[in-house]
Amino acid sequence: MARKSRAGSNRPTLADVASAAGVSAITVSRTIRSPGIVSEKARRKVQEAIARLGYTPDPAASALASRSSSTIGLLVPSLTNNVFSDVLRGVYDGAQGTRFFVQIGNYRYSALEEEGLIRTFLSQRPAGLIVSSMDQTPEGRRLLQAAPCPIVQIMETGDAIDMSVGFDQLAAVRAGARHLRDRGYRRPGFISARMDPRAQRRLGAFRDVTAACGQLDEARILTTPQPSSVGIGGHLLEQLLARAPDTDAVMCNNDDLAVGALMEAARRHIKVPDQLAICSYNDIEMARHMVPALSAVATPRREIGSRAIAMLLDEIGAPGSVTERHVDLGFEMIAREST
Amino acid sequence: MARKSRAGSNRPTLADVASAAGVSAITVSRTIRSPGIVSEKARRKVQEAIARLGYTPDPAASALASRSSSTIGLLVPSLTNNVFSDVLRGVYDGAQGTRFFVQIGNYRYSALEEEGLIRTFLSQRPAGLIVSSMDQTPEGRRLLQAAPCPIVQIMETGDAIDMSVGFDQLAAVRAGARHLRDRGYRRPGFISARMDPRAQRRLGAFRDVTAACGQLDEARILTTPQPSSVGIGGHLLEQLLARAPDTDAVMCNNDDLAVGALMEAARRHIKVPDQLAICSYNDIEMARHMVPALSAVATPRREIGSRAIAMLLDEIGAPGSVTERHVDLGFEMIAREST
DNA sequence: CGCGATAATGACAGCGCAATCATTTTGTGC
DNA sequence: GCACAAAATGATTGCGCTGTCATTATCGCG
Repeated sequence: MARKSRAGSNRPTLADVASAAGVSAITVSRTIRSPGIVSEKARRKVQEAIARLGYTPDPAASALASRSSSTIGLLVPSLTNNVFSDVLRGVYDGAQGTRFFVQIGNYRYSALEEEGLIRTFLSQRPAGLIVSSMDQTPEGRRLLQAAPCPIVQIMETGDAIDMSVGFDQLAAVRAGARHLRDRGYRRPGFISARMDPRAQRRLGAFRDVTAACGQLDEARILTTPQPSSVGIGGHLLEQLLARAPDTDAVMCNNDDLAVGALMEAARRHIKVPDQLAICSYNDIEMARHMVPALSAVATPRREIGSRAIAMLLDEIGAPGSVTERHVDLGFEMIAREST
Repeated sequence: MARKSRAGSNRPTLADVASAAGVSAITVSRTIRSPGIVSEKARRKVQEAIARLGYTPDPAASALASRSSSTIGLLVPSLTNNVFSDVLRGVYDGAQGTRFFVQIGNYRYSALEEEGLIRTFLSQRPAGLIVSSMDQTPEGRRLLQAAPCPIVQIMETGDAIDMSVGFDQLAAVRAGARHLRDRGYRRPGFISARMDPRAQRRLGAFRDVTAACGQLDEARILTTPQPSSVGIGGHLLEQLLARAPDTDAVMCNNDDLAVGALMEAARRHIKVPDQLAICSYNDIEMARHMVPALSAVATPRREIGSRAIAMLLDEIGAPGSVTERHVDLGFEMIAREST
């Protein structure tokens, strides 16, 4: 339990390894970064010396000398939202075992904070960047365009700066809305929290579909700027039913909301799906285990993360080598018991 | 959509700012890092030059020269587990606006992977480290002890290396078990996934309490090495009831499991809490919104994160200044409808 | 006004590695 | 066995910043 002493460490350096192995420093550097161009004999000597001295490279020195760090920046709008924790897992699993570190920046759904983070990340000369939207500020977009590293924009399809991995969010919402219509529901509502630009666009897609079949009723659309949560889902359904008691289906912009709505329905002894259908969005693990099991538009969050990091690593390894630069991973409308 | 050009950037350096401001480089460095010791006049000149040139410091060069980076390492066993996403939020919110970056390492409940990450993180000369347990390998522990930076171990109380923030996990489980007993349940079970050392110890605490009042029955204890999830919670309850159908209460080692158990009970038309009580552990937001609302041992995850980063930043700023080096944040048994 | 004390500033070197280009060694074909 | 190409290795330099210590400006006080 003693306080730590802050003794100066005497870590071995490249030069130490070099003299121990009887080669020059640069040969050591090369055996580490590109073993292929070093002779079998030298490589063995160096590796032996590295192991014996317990050498680990100093990433700061490497970054300074090469003008590029081994950091990969990942910008997300939220750490709470389950959607991004799945993406995160995909990214981390893909970065596992490489020489790259992932550094997360949370811009809390603020484009201004995002711009600041872009600036901060770029000052680190990252090896690559993954950003969670196409909705940067003009300045943020300019910074990304000028960045000397590959960039993957995730979650959506659309006008990407460099590369992108996502799916058509609007088509996904439309699929949910059509599913409700096809199941015979005629008075569908929509609830959403945290109206960031993407949520706004999804609501637009819902309006389009319901308007097209004459079912659009603004009284059934309820949103709040608060962050999404199970509790908020319950509240939103409560308010929706107060305003439009004959609503017979509700499209939820998020799994949290759907679970909250489902619980609120249970509390009010509203039968799901007979009296009220609930359709969820994203389909986190929990959704399928609810009673009744939640129908949902399933989105490939984990795959987005792992594909994004894979593309980035490829492109970092060999710039220009990634030919499929814009990937649409699709989505799936999964009907379960709640509709 | 065009591919990015990889043009060499011509970022301004400290020296550029210095000559633009008519001072020496070191003065610029000081106005950035400790403005207090620079004269008003010089500071204004420098700040003006920084703004005019759009200068941003190069963290790699800084790290190399000062032998300490502005990275704070955060080691967690899982990115999936909601518990850690709350901790993460606390940490990120606390690091917001400082000059430090948080870098997450996920060791996937493997002490060996953790040891590797400790090594990797230390090679970056981090400003500080937050680690999620006291269960390092001997070598991992040695590395931490020798590390030239402050370290906070989180989640538990106990034999910490440098500083710690947590609560008494065993007392927390005992509180849950006693709560069930006090409510009159006599045949309590226990379900747990992912039996890491901490989960093992918590199970031990449950055994202690139930044995003390003659209610211990190993047939009612069910564990699995699989990761925790809502689905697993349902399965575990199913198996538990198959083995010991008269079980009248179940302590769940995690909110996921509790929700899964609750849903499984609903599926089987088992009345909660009349036929079966369910007590959860951690109390994520969702728990209180279930129907029936889940009783839970609430743990201060977010506070652990924010307190840990605060202690770390204090100690980095002024080594030795943190006097309360071992903080117990406590827990709370919250009785709701499910018991 | 002058002395010592303190605050403010600067010169210089070096942190550990990789880019560049020069040099040496090895391999190839006839 | 030789000329040549290709592979392997090395010497030097500098990335951008901060630590150290020396130097200069500023202040308080008798």
